[in-house]
Amino acid sequence: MKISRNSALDVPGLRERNKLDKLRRIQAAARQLFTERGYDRATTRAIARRAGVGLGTLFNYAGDKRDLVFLIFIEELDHLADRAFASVDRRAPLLEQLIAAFAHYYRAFGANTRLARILLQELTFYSSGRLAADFQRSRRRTVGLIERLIVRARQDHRVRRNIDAAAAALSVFFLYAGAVRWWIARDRSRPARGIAELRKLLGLHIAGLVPRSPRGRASRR
Amino acid sequence: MKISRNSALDVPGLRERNKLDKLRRIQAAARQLFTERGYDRATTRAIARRAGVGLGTLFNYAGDKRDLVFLIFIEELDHLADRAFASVDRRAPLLEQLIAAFAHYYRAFGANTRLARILLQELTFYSSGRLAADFQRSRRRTVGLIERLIVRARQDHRVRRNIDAAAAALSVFFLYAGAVRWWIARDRSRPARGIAELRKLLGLHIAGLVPRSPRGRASRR
DNA sequence: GTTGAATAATGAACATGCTCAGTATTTAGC
DNA sequence: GCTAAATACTGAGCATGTTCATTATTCAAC
Repeated sequence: MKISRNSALDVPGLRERNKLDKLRRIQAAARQLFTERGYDRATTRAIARRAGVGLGTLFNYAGDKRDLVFLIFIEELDHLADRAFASVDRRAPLLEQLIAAFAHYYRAFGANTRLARILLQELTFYSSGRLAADFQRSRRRTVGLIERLIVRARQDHRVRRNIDAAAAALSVFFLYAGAVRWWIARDRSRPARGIAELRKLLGLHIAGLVPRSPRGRASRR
Repeated sequence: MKISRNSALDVPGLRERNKLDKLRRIQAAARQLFTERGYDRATTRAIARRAGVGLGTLFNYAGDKRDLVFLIFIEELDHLADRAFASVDRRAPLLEQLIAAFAHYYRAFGANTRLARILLQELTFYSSGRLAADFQRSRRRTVGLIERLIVRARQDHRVRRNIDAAAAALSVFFLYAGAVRWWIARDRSRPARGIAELRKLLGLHIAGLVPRSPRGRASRR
C-alpha cells in the first residue's frame, strides 16, 4: 500500500482521508497497548481490534510488528529533533548547548518510560522493516544537527580549529546513544539523573582525557 | 534445568557429560544455521533437528530463541575480552592500548559478519532472557577492564590526575559500542576500516575538543 | 450515473516460537 | 542389582506474527 506524506496543496480526497484516519487509529491503539502491556504482550490482534481494523490491515501500514513502534515515534522524533536543537543558545558553552538539546530527549522519554524502553531497547539497530529507512534518515538528521552545533562552536573558537566536525558529531551521538540507553534500562529513570550522567560523559569528551599542560609523558608519540 | 559450570575437581558423571554434549551440539547447530540463514530464517525446529535433540530440549538450554545467540557467544566473549586486554602494552599511548584491545573484537566479528551482525544488532539491549544476565556481567567486566587501563594511564600521568576513571571507561565503551555497530551495519565491513574509524573517535575523546592553549573564548563559564 | 480500473481492507490459513504434561534416563540409598 | 526419587528429554498443542487470495471501496473517464 502506498502511504503518502501529503503535501499541503492538493485536496485530500476520500481515500486519503480514510487512510490517514486509520493510520491515526492504529498509532493510538499501538501506543496504548504497548504502554499498557509492553512489547511482547501487546498482540497484533489486540492492536488491530482496538484500532477497529482487520488484522491484515495493520500490515498494510507497518511492515511488521516492530514497524508499529516506528509508526508511533517517527513523526514525534522529527518534531523532537526540531525543538531540541532550536532551543540551544549559541552563546552558551558547547557542553551546555548539547545538554540543552539532549535534555529534550530525556524528558520526552521520561514521560513514558515503558514506551521509550521499547523504542530504545527493541529497535536499536533495526534495519529491515519498512519504516526503518525513515528512522535511519531521522537519526542521520540528528547527527547532522549535532554537527552544525560543532561547526558553529568551531567558528566561535570554542573547539579546536582542526577538529573533524563530522567525527566529533558522531562521537557525541554515540555517547548520547549509550548514555540514554544506560539510563532507560534502569527501573527508576528520572530524566535529571540521566542528564547529569550524560553531562559528565560529554564534559570528558569536550575537555579530553589528556593533561592540559604538557607535563608528564602525555605528548609521547 | 540446572546448567552447571562444572568445577575441575568433581568427576563429571554420565548425566553431566550428556548435558555438555547436547549443549555443544546445540551451540554448533545454532552457529551454523544462524550463519547460513540469518536470525529470522533459522527456525528453532531446524536448529533442534540439526543438533539431534527434540524441540523442547532446545528450550531447556536457552530461555528463548535470542538466548541461543548468547549460548553461542558467551564463552567466546569472555575469552575474547581476556585476550584483548592481555595484549595491550602499558608503555604505549592510551589510544594505542585501547585500539590494540578493541582490534581483537573487530577481527573476531569480521571473521563471521553475519553472526556478528546478529549479536550486535538483534541483541544490543536484550535483558529478559535467561542468559542475558551473563551477557551483562560480561559487558560490565569489559568496562572494568577498560577502567583498569585508564587507571594505569592515570598513574603514568598519561591522563589528567582528576579524571573519573569509571566515567571515562564508560565513555570509551559507548564510543566503541557505537562505532562497532556503525561499522558492522555496512555491507563490506573490513576490520581495518572499522578500527580506523574507532581510532578517530577515541583520538578525539582523549585529546578533547577544546583548544589546548587558552586562547579564544574556550574557558568561558 | 455507469463502468472498469486501481487501490485498500480483510481474515482464514500458515509458519514458527514456546509450553507443559507425559515419558525416559540417571542417580543414590540400600 | 533393585527401587524410588531426581532430573532431563520430548513433541503435540497453543499462541501469535505474517501472508495473500478474495472482497470491498474509491477514483477517473465518459
